[in-house]
Amino acid sequence: MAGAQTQRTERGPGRPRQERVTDATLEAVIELVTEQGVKAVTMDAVAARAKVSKPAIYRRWPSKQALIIAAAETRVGPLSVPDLGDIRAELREVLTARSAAYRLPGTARLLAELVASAAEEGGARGEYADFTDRMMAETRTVLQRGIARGEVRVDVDIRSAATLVAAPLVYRLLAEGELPNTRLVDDLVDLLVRAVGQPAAAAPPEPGNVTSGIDTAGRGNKP
Amino acid sequence: MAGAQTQRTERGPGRPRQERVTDATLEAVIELVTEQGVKAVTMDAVAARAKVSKPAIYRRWPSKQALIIAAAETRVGPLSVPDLGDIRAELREVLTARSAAYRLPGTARLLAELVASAAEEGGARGEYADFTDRMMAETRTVLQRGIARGEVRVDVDIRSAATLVAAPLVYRLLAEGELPNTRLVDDLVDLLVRAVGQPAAAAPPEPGNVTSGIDTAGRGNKP
Amino acid sequence: MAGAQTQRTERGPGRPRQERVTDATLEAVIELVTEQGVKAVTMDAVAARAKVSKPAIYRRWPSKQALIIAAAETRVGPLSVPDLGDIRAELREVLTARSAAYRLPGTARLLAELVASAAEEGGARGEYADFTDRMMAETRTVLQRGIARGEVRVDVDIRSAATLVAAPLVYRLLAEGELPNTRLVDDLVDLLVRAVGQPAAAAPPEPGNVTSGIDTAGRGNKP
Amino acid sequence: MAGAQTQRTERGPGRPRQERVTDATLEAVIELVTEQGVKAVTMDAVAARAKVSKPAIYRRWPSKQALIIAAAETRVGPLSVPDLGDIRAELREVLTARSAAYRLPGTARLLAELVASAAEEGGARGEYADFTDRMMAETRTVLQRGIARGEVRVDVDIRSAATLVAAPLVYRLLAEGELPNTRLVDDLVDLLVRAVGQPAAAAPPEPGNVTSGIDTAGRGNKP
DNA sequence: TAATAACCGAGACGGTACGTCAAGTCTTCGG
DNA sequence: CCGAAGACTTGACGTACCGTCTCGGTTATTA
Repeated sequence: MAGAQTQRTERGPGRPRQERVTDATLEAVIELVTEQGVKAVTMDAVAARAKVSKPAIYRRWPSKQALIIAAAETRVGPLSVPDLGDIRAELREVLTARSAAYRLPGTARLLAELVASAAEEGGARGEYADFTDRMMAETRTVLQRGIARGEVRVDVDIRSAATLVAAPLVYRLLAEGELPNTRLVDDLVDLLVRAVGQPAAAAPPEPGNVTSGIDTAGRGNKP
Repeated sequence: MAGAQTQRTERGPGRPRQERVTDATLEAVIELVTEQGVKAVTMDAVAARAKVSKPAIYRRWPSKQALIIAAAETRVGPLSVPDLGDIRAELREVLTARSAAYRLPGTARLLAELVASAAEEGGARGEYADFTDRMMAETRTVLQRGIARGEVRVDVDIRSAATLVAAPLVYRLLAEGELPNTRLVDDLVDLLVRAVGQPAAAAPPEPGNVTSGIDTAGRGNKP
Repeated sequence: MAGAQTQRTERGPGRPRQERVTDATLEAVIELVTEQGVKAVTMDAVAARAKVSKPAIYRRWPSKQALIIAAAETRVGPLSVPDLGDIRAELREVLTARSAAYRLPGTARLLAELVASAAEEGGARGEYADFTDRMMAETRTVLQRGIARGEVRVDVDIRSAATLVAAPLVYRLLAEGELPNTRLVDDLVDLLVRAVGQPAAAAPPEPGNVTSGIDTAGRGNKP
Repeated sequence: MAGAQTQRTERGPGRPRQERVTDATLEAVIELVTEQGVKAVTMDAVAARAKVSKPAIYRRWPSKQALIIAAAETRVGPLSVPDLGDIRAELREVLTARSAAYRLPGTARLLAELVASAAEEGGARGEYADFTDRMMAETRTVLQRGIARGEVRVDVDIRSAATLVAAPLVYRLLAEGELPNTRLVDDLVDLLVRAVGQPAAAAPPEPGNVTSGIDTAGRGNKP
């Protein structure tokens, strides 16, 4: 996957890499960022925590950024949504799954670190782009199935719409500084279906659709 | 504003702070990030460029992050949209203005740095939240005016909808790594009006609405 | 004396200098060096302690070095030994007086600071030389009186002998890191009288000559 | 030696320290102090000159002071005087050797820095005491040999006498601000032999004993 | 079975930036 | 003009982190 040139399957001569090192390193990154924040994720700290040497880490990932991308991907990796026969159900599925991933402790910091490292020029720009692209593939698939089914208007631009779908949860997490909750997911599903759907198809859906009930506090526009 | 405790108006005893220092410093940050990227924004470099000493900078902002937040705010500060009588026009106004700000060179890097610094606990967390909140106020105002006019459905949650409006441009910039263009703005206006508008009101708008034509390359769902 | 251009007796126009400032500053230097060591003697710290402003200090002494010299001189200033009619008695007087001064708390640090600042080229080199010269004048006088009396050999070089007299106490203090005690003074008086005296005149002196009895621990060549 | 924990002979795991770094650093200190004075001895300057990184220096010596002590010791390290069979010859040997060391350019500044750093409490106090003690050991040996030979009076206190021997050269250098010359050495040898020797043994020695003739200007007590 | 190649832990290394501190100067107000 | 207060420049300090390199030593595949 991203960063780690782990496809060493040909097995040349010499001592093979120990899987333990790879696993312990990624785990250490997650633990550190969760427990002590982004600033604690030092290569030395990771090495010490994972009981691994720094060269062993750099043999696997070419830079700190690449390592963090790899760690992030264990949390918010690509998703595949089965054909549920209904655009609304599939969008809900995507948003619910992503929301759950984002709610895991430490994920916000991991993503923030990612965003920051991607803004630098020299670095892991390409790897980051790949990562993002993989994360949006699922959404594009859902939208395209919707077009095929006739649920989604044909004049909807897939790329723009995919951005509209993927953006809000991340924005809530990183820009607004809050965990995305069920309430937001419900609202978004409704808004997005209306945005991309056929004018007639925006009918009132299932009554009482609160699924996982993480929290629903703060309902209502005017308090 | 964020970071700089600028309310020094009471004038106690002693030599007052020179406004020149504050201004030159912020300007130097913008110039450096624009011309040479985030990595060039060193405190020493800023000081040298602004012809100012490091202690003078640290007297104003407690850390590099706080300085960067302050610099970012000079770029993407709050916005006020006049009542244009039409939700579609007002949304277009908001997105166009934001898009223009994001397209300024260096802004992406500045925002990325902001996001990263906000994820850390000890630091400028509160200042960052304030900053974001101010940036979303404009959108909430537009939506509320839409409700008042009857253009926006009353059951639309303002907060969720505001997130849906504000998120895509930033996401395009930071996550997808591209500048938001006219194409995206046009698509978003259309999608958002359908998302929040009355079912009937989603009528075909003005024919031929490409306004500023920054770039429109890459049209079409399947390239 | 050294450094302070205090001879402002002509009284030009404007507010006259307050004696309080000069005194409090010197006192603050002594207190700080005594209580907290050399490193605590900061111009800001001195100013704060003396309740005086930095410019007021710099109006009196041109540099930190000059201030420290002035402060040191309040401790180990020049000495005048009356004619006691006997070289041994006069040498004892000189060494006892100096020893007492060196034993005051903080003096070692003050002198060390002096030595260090004198080694720098640009600074208060001349003022320091004057200071040292004044301190050795007393010894030269004593030796010359000894020659006049016929107690000291005429072929003794005054300058070399003066160095031999003045050096040991300071060396014990700064190089060996111990306070000079009565024991050392007694031994030195005996050794120095033999060194400069007429061969016959090196007779056994008064029996039981321990004067002030500060401490006499550690007697005997082989412990 | 002082400061550098050089006894790394056991060779633990990890990359061993490069001797080149240690050597080049000490050399750079000497060169800088010689050519440009104490004020030029900046850690950055030393690092640059030695082509070594600052952390590498701080790995060896805990502070700037410790580094300077170590550098000083390469100049004025301990001395061993062979048994010359004569107290006068041995004293001359000690003083001549020390004098030569003190006359090396930069040594005065190095020693001054040493004295200053020793006056501070927290720092390299112990290392400095050791350094001084080693430097005086040679003198104590000479005196003890003199007692054994019967040249030195048995009631002479070795410690006091050693201070009397060691002090004048350093005092001339640091307090009077002049390089010790042959003249001073000659005078001191004569004075010291009389001070510690048997009353009869203070006979006039070799006639015309000016050895190296570095400078002999300023002879004569009354100009 | 030996050689060889790649791995591993430990830690030193160069480089670069950080945030702090002190010296000495300058600027404002008030006496 | 003096004095208090405090901002200012300059320049060095000691620390932290990144990514690399160098040890001694281990583990597998090849010869």
